[in-house]
Amino acid sequence: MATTAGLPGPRDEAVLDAVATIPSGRVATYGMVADWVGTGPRQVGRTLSRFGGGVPWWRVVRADGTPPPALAADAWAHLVGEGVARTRSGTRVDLAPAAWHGGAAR
DNA sequence: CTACTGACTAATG
DNA sequence: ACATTAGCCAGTA
Repeated sequence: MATTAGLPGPRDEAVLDAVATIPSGRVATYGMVADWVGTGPRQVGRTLSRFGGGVPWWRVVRADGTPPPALAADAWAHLVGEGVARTRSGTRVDLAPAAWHGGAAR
């Protein structure tokens, strides 16, 4: 059983903690969260895919304000319910007013 | 150790 | 707006 870790490491917990700090109605990009924890954006996505079940993962979107295609439906359901603004196309979040800046540096 | 993969980002055509 | 390429970090085989 030790072949597959399956358990969150210190980097994973750092990512989950950072995402948990995002307040309702706000969103952050993978790059922002990655910067707070001092890692790369790909690591944030990988962690949320495995352990994102305990944090508001829908508040983490891509750099252009669009959630991943596979999660768009679920993500929008939460984002709209929290009052997040979206563009006229309705395909992406309006990052300017919704972007959250906090994380580790404040 | 190397190679592949992934809920990413930015630049280029 | 879309597709492709390169760079990036961590995990798994």
